[in-house]
Amino acid sequence: MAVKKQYWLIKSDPETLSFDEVNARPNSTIDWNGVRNYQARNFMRDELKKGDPVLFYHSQCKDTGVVGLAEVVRESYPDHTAWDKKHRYYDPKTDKDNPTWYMVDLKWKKAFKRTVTLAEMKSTPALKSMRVVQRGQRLSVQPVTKKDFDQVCKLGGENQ
DNA sequence: GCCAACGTTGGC
DNA sequence: GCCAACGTTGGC
Repeated sequence: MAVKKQYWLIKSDPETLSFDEVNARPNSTIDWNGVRNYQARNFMRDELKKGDPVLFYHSQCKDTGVVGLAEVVRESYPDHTAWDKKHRYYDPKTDKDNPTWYMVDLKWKKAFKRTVTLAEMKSTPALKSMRVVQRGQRLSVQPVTKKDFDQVCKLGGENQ
């Protein structure tokens, strides 16, 4: 049982999947598809485990930052959107018998009382080693330490 | 909309 | 296998 939990941060572009959208459906499942980066793929395929807590981060909008909490509910399986010609994440190079891309399902848990913005995380000394505050960090799935995870929850008004 | 950082591609 | 060119991400 006592498998150590790994904590994660995932980024979402609100144009693709917005926080408002998932927050309107409490306990809904989110298909976390469309990741087309090998490093992020490796994390998803190999390391995101059922029950792992996830920080939900909004990128490319006015208030970038962590908006709430989710949890992994289904471990990796092939990302079917890669084979859908009409899909924006269609990848002609991937083979059905040997999938390149994987996805997981998440369950939306709850919104923070307040968004923990990127600027705020950057100005919090305790979070200075977090990946997301580092320059040029573009991975859409990143591991987070428990300490950082708890700190972000605290800033967001959600003591775990 | 700009631009820096980074990942991927492809010529050699 | 190197590296320049190109494309994409994402903060500002």
